[in-house]
Amino acid sequence: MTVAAAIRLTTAERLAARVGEAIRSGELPPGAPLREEELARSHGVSRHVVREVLRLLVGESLATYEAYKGARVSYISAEDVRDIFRTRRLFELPALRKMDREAVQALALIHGRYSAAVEACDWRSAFDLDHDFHSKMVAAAGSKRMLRWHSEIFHSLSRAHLVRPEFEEQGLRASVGEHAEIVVALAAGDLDRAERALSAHLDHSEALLSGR
Amino acid sequence: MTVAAAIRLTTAERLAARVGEAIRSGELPPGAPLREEELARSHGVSRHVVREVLRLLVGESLATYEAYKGARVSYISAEDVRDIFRTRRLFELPALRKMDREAVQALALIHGRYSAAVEACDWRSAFDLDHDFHSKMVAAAGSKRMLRWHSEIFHSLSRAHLVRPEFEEQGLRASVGEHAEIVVALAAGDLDRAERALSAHLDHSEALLSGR
DNA sequence: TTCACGAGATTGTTGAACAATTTGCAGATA
DNA sequence: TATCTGCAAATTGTTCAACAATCTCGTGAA
Repeated sequence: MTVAAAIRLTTAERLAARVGEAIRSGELPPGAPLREEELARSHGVSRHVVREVLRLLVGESLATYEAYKGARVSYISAEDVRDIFRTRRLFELPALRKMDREAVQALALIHGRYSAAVEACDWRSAFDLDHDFHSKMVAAAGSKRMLRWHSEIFHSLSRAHLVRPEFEEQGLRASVGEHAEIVVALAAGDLDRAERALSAHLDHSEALLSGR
Repeated sequence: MTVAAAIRLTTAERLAARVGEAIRSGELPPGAPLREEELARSHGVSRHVVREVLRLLVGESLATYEAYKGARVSYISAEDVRDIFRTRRLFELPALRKMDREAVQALALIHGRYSAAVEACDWRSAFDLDHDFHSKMVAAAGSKRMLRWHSEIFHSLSRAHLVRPEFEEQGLRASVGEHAEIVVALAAGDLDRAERALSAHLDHSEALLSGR
């Protein structure tokens, strides 16, 4: 009787995780070509494995593909940013109203750590905690698909950040206060105020990222 | 100056489309193993191509994958059905309110063809038109991501249908009247009534598909 | 300037081979 | 009987080498 399901991964899956991380972190910027031979050589695997990796990355929307032209790190346009925020509003605003006491407490905890990360200018951690903060809300809606999609588009915003790096710090700093408002309103049980605060926060973030 | 972008596809992409269609149609039922050697032989391609096909299918959520165990046609559980309808409500209900006059007319047209298909007991066309009907609504929200996801989950419901084939005809028949109510309310500009009708329609569909 | 045309780069695909892992079954064990 | 063990077969994971198909881009011709 196997106690824990062994999480075996193929080389392709492991490499896809690594390259995906490089894309998220900005090491591989939007538009960068993902050449088969190059990736194969640099990671010591065969081209076949790399081709599978590329298909996996496309499946995660981290890359785009065109026959005989290969894959590139997918690019986030201003229209994509609008699209993403439209979707985030749909996912997050109704979910906010479904958070129970326990979820709100967890949210407050995350906010504390987020605030500390920003204080320490640890932008990488701050971004991850920002993700956790908004994920916690979406999770209350109880749909694993929505949670997965929300995570996907949230991370794709980090690629938009890269296009305007000067706004990342600014946005993360401003979010501290805005997140606090949401937490306070939720803790007070004032759902309408919480919704207004979240809505304003999303408007603000979108404005920053879409370049007004 | 190229007028139309040539839509070149690789063998893997073409085969993925074929196998995907076989999955949607039920020819390959949920849970069916997708064996590399078998697919390679039966379609006259190499295993490498098949492996890419499988990654593509997983990317479309049509198959699941496990290292050293291979791919299977993905299975839709009752919980998945609930999850999907939760998401459909979120996508469709707010979108309904954003439909303009033109969109409503298009919806009415689709409904006419849907009604005819059901009358003719052409269940395949009816299912596709049912999809078009609901897609038309989601399209009004103006998000290409939402539209793509909606399409993905809608089609995955057809696999749930397969598990309870006796309900597919029943559901499609009942939908004729329910769709009509929505169209009539929209045409009359009564958004609240349209929303109630759509909500009831989704409740009804979910009940049928989740087996209650 | 614009166009055609190659040569080189890159992707698409195959086949054979072998390693790694799972699966199912036959026999051993308690 | 029940279950455990271990091995053979089936299946997936990966590499290598080769060649076909397509794109890219610079060069020379019209």
